[in-house]
Amino acid sequence: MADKSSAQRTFELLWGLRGQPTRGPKPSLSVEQIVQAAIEIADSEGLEAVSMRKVAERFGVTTMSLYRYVPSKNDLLELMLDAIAAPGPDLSQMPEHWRDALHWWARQNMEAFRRHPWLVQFPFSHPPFGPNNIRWMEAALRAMEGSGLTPDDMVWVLILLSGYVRSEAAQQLALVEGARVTGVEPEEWGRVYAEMLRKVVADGDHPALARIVEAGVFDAPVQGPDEDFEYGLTFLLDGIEAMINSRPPAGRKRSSRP
Amino acid sequence: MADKSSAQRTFELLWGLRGQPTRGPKPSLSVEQIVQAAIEIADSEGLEAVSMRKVAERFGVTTMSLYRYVPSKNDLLELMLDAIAAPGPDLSQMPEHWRDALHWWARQNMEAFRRHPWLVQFPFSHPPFGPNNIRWMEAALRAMEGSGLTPDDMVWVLILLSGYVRSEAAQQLALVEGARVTGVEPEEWGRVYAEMLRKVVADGDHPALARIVEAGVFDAPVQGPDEDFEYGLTFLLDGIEAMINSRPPAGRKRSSRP
DNA sequence: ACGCTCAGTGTATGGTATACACAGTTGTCA
DNA sequence: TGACAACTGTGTATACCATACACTGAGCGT
Repeated sequence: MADKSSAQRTFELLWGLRGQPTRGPKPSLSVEQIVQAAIEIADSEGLEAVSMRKVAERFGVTTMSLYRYVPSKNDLLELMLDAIAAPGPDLSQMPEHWRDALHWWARQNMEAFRRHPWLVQFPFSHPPFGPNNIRWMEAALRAMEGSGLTPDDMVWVLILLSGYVRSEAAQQLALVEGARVTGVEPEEWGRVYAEMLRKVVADGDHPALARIVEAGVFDAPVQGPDEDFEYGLTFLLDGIEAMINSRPPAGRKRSSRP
Repeated sequence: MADKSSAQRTFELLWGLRGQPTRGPKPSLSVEQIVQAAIEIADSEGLEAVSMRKVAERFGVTTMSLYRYVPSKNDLLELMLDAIAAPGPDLSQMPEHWRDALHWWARQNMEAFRRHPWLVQFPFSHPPFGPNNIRWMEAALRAMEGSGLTPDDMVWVLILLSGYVRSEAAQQLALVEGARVTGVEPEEWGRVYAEMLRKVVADGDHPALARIVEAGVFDAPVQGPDEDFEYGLTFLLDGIEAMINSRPPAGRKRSSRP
């Protein structure tokens, strides 16, 4: 995405609005295949390992041939992002009450990050564009329909929760990555970091940090990642509930503008 | 950062533990200069525009000469991350009460993202390593010292707030970026996105989203970015306060482990 | 003054995206 | 049926990227 037209092009690509040709040789590949291959590479080797060459190699085809299917690598990334959101949430599984529904939604969301760790690396540069991601958006909004939240606050909550899930995922992944980089088991990484901090606080200039380190916070995880995630999620949902209860009918005031 | 030794190397580089040589020609550059130049490039052209070549060009020097100062581009990035955190928070400015202090801390944090938008792009892969970032960490922990939070929860709150600030910054930047990509003024971008969604919801498959779009949520921002940031921050601090009040002495239980 | 250490250069390798010209295939229309 | 236009995939070229390695020459410690 670099120029004005590319956003529109990407949008059309995501919604399958690009008419397929009739004349000419039959394509040997398909956009879906290519996107799937790219996702597999990202899953196993990370997002930065996804290159047009590597994808093309999977099909025994030259790099340039991919450009017959996908206008640019950036568009491929956008397609990947929407593909892993397919087919969208199963609304029949979504609980009735807004709180349970949001809880369910956030957990499903987190699952995507677990399945595709490269998501935390993904350079999000705009709100949901593709059909599948928009279905997820729809689900979250539908979850909040009986909650008493204003439309403005619904969107705000959606963004808050999305952000939380991503942060939590990033943090969990940083743990794994930190361990990998130091050549240590993930459970040991905390100890390694604690050891570094112990050296740092030895000079006495970081008394608060020293107390934390001495309390052993970094040496062992408080809980597993799942419990951590749930803990924070409950915290946020409590806040949202309090928000709803404290101001029965009114939400935030919209700033002027008719 | 790819192998075991690199984490240690980076750590030493950050803390200036690499002894300077005495013999040989005088260096014409310094690590500080190089890092500063890289930051300037990132500030004006984005993080991905930072290349060893571009940095070297600023000094009229070959690309490879930089490697006399910095072991790898990755280390340069780490140095940049710590450099923009310099000189650390001014603790004399930090309010007394934990809530005000955390508020102050988060706002300062947000300022860093505003000054250096590439921060949201930064591939964080571990907790704070460098002296300046650790000073910020110390400040946040010190802020919470009289709050009644357990050490575990202090760290948890720190991570929660950091995540929130980053999310908010990312969202604000996505707005600017989305506008740039569609070739439109930032204030208009909401309208452009709303227009896209209007096309999407026309099929009737997204009733909840349709209602939100019709409510005009995307057409005009509810508030400016500052108010939005404060709104969320207050929400989180309220939650933390509630957390403290609801369980006076005890925090989360640590999971077994002696 | 010798020699070692180090700064900066030049070159090379292997990677990236993608622009462009081309060859060969195939559906459609005259 | 034949011609053509549209289309697929290839090959080549450009312009980047990080970084390994061998080298020249500078300057301090002995």
